[in-house]
Amino acid sequence: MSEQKKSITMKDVAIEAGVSVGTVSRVINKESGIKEVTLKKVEQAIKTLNYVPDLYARGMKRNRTETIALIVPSIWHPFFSEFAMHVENEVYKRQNKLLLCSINGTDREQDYLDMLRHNKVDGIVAITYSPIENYLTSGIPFVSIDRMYSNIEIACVSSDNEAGGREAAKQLIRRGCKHLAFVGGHNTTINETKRRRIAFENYVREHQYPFSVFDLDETEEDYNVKLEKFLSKNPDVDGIFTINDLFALDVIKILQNKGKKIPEDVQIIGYDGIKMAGDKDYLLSTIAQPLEEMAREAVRILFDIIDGKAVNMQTMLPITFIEGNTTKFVDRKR
Amino acid sequence: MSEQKKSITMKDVAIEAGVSVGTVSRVINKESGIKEVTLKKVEQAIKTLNYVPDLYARGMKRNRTETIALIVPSIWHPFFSEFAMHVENEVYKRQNKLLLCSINGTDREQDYLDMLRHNKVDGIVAITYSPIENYLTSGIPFVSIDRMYSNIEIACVSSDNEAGGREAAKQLIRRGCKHLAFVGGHNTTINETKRRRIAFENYVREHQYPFSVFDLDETEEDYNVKLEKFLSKNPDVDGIFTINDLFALDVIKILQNKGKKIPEDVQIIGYDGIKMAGDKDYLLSTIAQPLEEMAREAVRILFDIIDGKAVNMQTMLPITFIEGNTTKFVDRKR
DNA sequence: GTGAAAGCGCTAACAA
DNA sequence: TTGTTAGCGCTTTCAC
Repeated sequence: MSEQKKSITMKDVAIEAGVSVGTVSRVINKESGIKEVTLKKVEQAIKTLNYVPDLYARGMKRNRTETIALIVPSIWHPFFSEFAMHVENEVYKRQNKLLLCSINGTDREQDYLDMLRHNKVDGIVAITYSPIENYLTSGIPFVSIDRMYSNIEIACVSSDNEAGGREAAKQLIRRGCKHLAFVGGHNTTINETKRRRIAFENYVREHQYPFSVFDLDETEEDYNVKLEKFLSKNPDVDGIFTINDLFALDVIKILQNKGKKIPEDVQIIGYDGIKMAGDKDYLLSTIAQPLEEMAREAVRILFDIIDGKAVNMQTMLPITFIEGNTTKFVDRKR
Repeated sequence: MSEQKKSITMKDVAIEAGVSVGTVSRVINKESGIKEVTLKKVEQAIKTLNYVPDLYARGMKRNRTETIALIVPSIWHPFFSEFAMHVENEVYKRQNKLLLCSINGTDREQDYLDMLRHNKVDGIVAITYSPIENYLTSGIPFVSIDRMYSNIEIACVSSDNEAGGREAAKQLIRRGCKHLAFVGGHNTTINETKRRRIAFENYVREHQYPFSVFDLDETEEDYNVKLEKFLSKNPDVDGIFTINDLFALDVIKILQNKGKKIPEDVQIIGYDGIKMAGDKDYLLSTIAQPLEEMAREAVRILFDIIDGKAVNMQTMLPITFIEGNTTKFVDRKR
């Protein structure tokens, strides 16, 4: 293995071009007031030596790494990976890089936050359900998704979870559902997604329909087994709203195994609007979050914070109901 | 916005502890031969000041950033996001960070490779179908997935694509399929995934079954429309192997719309073994890649290269056939 | 317009 | 065992 340690530095370029390092630096940074000939010489030298500046060395002076971190619970989950894609796009547009921090079920928040302090990332976009605020001491620019922080002043971007829950209820009822249920995964920490359930439930109760809930801790074992029991015990449920699309797919699978017809016997609405659910066999009816816009807003706000501008602490983006084929205007017998 | 630029440095710690920066550095790096009292003093100072070392400043001396880059075509795709998750896990274990470079359809390879040179990442894991080798001048440690490079000596990790293609053919035939087809997305550059089709086709032809292919350029418009036409024109196809799981889901959807029963009328085998396809409604029969192991190997090899060890240039991991419910031993009339 | 030099936060070689 | 100091590659005064 040839250890080709030494890379081309600014000094090399300076020598090659017969100028000082200061001048090279000025060229790199496109400063004005450089004589045409000098510019040419330096550019030529850069080209012949195939020189690239070391951004971290620069960062040491400028106190900027041009790196943004994205914290997600698990990158394999389609909602998060789609979100990551959009964040990456935005970050890329601004010539920054994206550090991916996927918690992956293990307890990495603390570790990652430390790492990020070490590496002086310029800012963090986080979508996490852990009580991260305890760790968040550093005053680093931070934007959270779907998670309000009560104590600290932290910018938050989310979809209108309340409207989403309400809309789901409205649509199911309008389509003739008589017994509604919510299926979700509980989380210990408070977060905005809980509003989905609350708004849904409120609407249903206001309109005096029977209502059932299945809302276990996500980490609980035998989740699917318990879910199946729940569905068996509530055979007359004919309209289900799930906390997200993946849960909806689970529910569909279980109901199919029971021989239920969807949407004839049971109608289902998910939440998120992930690609997978829209493109593939069952076109899931869902409350779609404006994922791309959320990413765009989050990154925009983050950079505003980095640049010292004032920002809205709370940004809420509108949801839309997308009708797939798990809902339908049907005639109910009863 | 309070600009709290100045962060705690080693010098501050040194002063606080009443020692020199050299000593602090030694403590940070857990060198041996430090007097107990000094150690205590320094550790105390670090704690009271809440000091964290700047890894990039360190990197300037050590020529290491402890950062690995992962290049994928698009992070939203479940195969890549699952792979990313596993790579992230491995990188995290080694206390390194992961820079995510998702090409996202646009033409970013060149840009990213430049960025990575700028930022001196310690190594790159890439799963890309572009002719990246042209850009790859820097001699940076590099491991590619599913992509052999002819000219350059580059380490490659892949699943046994040939065995996979063959296995798919074998399983379909064993289950009574009489007319086989391959459905895939073409890519301009040569890559290992092509072997899937070739091995599949060879096996089918050897056994003298009728065979049809649909293998358009992925970027082609109206892909699904054309795919549908293909399936309409070949109504007697009863066994399909697709280049990956997502294509299989597309095929299923189209066939369902045509009123075909799966697996009774048509059997389908995908490739990859993504979570989504396994967990959800249709349990897709598929040739599963050992994704986690591939990630583990790739990262292991990468770090071996970084550490200057000799490595295998070609690592091929075994695939396994997983039977979902899109295949079945059925009695065929004809 | 451009060069010289100080210094960003750290490590490592050399002294003491 | 610890302190001192020279850089790592860059930016940025301050002179010229």
